[in-house]
Amino acid sequence: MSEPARLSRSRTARRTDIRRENERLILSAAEKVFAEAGYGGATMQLIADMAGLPKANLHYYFATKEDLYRRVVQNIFEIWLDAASSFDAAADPAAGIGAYIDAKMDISRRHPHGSKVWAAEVMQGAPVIQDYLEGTLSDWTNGRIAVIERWIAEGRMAPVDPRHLLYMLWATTQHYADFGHQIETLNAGRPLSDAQWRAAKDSVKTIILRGIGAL
Amino acid sequence: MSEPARLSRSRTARRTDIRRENERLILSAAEKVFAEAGYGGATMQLIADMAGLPKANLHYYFATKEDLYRRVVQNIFEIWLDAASSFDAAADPAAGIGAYIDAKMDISRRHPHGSKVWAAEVMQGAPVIQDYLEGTLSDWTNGRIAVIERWIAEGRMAPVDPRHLLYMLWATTQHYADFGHQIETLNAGRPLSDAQWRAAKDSVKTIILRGIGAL
DNA sequence: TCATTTCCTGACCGTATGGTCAAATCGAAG
DNA sequence: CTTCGATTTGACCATACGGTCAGGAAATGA
Repeated sequence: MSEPARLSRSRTARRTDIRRENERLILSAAEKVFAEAGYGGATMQLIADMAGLPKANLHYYFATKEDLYRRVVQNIFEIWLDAASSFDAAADPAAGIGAYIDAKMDISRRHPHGSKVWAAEVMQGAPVIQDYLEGTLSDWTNGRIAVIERWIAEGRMAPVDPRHLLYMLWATTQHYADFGHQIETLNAGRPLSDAQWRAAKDSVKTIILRGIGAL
Repeated sequence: MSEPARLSRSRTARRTDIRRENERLILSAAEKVFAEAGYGGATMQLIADMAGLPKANLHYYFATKEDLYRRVVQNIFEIWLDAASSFDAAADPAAGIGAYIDAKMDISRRHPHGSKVWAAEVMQGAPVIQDYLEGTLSDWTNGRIAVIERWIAEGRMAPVDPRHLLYMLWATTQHYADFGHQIETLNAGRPLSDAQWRAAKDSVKTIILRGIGAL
């Protein structure tokens, strides 16, 4: 009423805002439903209900269920790749791998649905993101293998197979998202507290870093 | 032709043999289809085709899709529990945990489908096997925690949180089944060879056992 | 104000799915 | 051979699903 600048700004931005906001809403609901029901078990109606929109509206923003799914998986992969940068920053294996574990554990806590969708996609043979595996992921992996091999050559850590070290990092950190329900059940039915998450990160870092002789 | 004893045995056992054989056939097909498509994506028709039986025949042996699924998950859980016994046999953490890693890695190689079905079930909140998690698995876990704590008290290994050690063991070993497709893709598209599986087991055992100060 | 584009949605459609059933076939015992 | 229960299966059904569409509402620019 009294902010002409704001009003005009919001007016000009209204159209794209509506689209952006609704896409965000739908993607968020879709991520949860795909994680909890799998691609085959998820229905557009369920996603629509969770987003609070009519089903036909979903198809206005995303042509098909597969398009929507693809976007969800892509979002996850980008988040996943962001954490990878923490690996490069450090020159020391303890710092680099430690930061990487921290970053991936944080993602497991903050994006458990996304992690599950990714896991299910890979488990079913990556029908949608095979090109990511062969492209971006393969390149990133080879780059990190080179870094680890250099650390080994410099005597900064024990001579372990870099591939299997990476697999262990991925497996262990993502386990806290993908098997979060099992962990919660074994934790008296309660989600891990802040302190318990810190303890989990410490445990993982301690065992792995000592395991590769970087402590 | 020349074994009357065998003939008569096979004749009297024919009825139950038919049932047993068909159930085995269906369960095997179901395990694969559930792993590759998820519960929601799997169809009775697909399972029937893979088993080489008409769909109606499946419903003769298993009343509903959910019944069939439940049986598949139960089978996996039993295999999974068998490996657990390797933990108890040894008095030494290196031997006990080493044998457990070997056993679970072997299961990942021999029963990748089952491992995936289990993972998907847990990821979706264990709607079917929640009672197993709260019962058998919880009991087993507490028992093993006690063993690990005793090892720590005896100074046989470093003082790590037993829970997180167990999670790491589960995560890492099952990763080779659940993310087998990703590992294969990063292995030039080829499944791990015998030698590569040995290397994987060695890497996992070396890092973890050194990580817990048991080497 | 009016024209134009974007957004919204109830109603609808073809298809695929889990499950049923009755009739046919098979195997074993008397 | 006859009998009777176990097994097999094509045909069928109700439902739920992904997707479509026409027509209306809302927003924007002139």
